[in-house]
Amino acid sequence: MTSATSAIPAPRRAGRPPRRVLSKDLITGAALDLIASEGYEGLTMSGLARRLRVAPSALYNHAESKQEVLGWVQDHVMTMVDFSGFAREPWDEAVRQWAWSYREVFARHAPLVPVIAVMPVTGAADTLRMYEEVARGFLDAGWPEDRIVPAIVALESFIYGSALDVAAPRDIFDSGTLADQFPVFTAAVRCASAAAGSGSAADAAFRTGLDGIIAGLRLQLAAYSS
Amino acid sequence: MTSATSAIPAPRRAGRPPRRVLSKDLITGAALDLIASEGYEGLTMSGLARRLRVAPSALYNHAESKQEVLGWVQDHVMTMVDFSGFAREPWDEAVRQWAWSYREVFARHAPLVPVIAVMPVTGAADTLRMYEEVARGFLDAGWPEDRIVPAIVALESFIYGSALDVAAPRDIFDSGTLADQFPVFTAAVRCASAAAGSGSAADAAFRTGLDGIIAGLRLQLAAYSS
DNA sequence: CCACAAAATGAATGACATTCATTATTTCGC
DNA sequence: GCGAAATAATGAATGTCATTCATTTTGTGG
Repeated sequence: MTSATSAIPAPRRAGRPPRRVLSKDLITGAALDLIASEGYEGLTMSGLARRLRVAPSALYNHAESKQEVLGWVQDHVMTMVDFSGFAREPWDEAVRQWAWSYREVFARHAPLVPVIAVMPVTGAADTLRMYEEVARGFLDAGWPEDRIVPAIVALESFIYGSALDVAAPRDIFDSGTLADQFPVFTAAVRCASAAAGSGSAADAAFRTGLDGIIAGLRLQLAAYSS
Repeated sequence: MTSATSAIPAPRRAGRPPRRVLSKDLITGAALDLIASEGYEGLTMSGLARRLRVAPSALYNHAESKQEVLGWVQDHVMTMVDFSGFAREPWDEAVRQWAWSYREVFARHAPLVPVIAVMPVTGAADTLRMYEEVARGFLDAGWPEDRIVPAIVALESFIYGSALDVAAPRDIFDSGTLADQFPVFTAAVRCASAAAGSGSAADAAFRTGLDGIIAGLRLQLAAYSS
């Protein structure tokens, strides 16, 4: 520790385990780097270990499994979601801003979506921080306490589904050779692509659905308030 | 071949390929059986081959990849979705029935959800059949042609997200040891669980969101009609 | 009847995640 | 400070997959 910068890099023969190379934060950071540069297909335990200059097996002293690493990544990705609107806007406008941000973040992390669905938030502090603020926004707006979670879950379900939709290929609705057997749908698809123009079709659908859900929630809130 | 039932189980040395054991339909059927009995973790190319009394490599004469097999499964699963309401109900009621059925089917096939998002419908005849009927229902109800696909996509996004939600563990929102740091959310979760009572929390959220989207779509349709 | 395409075979291959015995380093009780 | 015990790294398996390939067999069309 004292003569740390010595020239000779320790001539160890068999295993050479210097200590404290890894930690939850380092692994999470490396995983995010790896995902940024190689995508989720590139996120392998070997690749992660290589980036950390460490043997793959070393990771298992800190994480139970790859799933757990994914959980850490997910919790960190959550911090990129902007929920600041709940501190200053009316609840419906705050929901709109939050939802667009949420979807944008997870569209860039679509492979996490099925993971989130299965993974409990227990221990995911950043994720809970977001939920706390959103729930507070609803409560302050006069929502009945027992309707808050269903509303959040409904919004999240829509957001996750929409994030997957963003990741879909452009021509997902191309009916190919069967087009003439399904004329109404084929025409509607062509028509929608034309109408979408510059903005993406996924954005149009998201706006449609989000405006709908918020309008519906507004009606519910009014009904409860009376 | 002649003395087939001989005691000695055929002392053939190399390969013995009788013809025409496989086909797309047989493979799809076996895959569905396998999923029904073992779940999606049990759906491996080896397991599929075993069930078909065939070598794993034989499957690759009929399917490009496991992904393609999943595509066949998905198309078949779509046939379980009930969209008959569009032939007899007003569009909004038809949408409600369709959405509940759609979600129920894919909740039982949650691992297909991320697959669908990425897979073009090209060649999936049964899937296209459904879309055709839904699009026709919207058109007959007076929807503008260019708004139909965004509406369908918005509904599907919500349905897929909700299907994932059904597959989530019950205690997904358990904040664990961090509960006291997030009092508002923790209270809301407890409150919602109590209110859900017998019916599942996922059902409550789905109802909330679906009613909202439909209400919102109704408003949009009214706006376009005027 | 024969050549050829289609279809099945078993034996690789190569990616993975994960486990394990071993070894080196800290840390902590004394 | 000293030694035991916990901690963390190592390389070498293991086992499970999907997928490929050369080979062989079987129908079929000319």
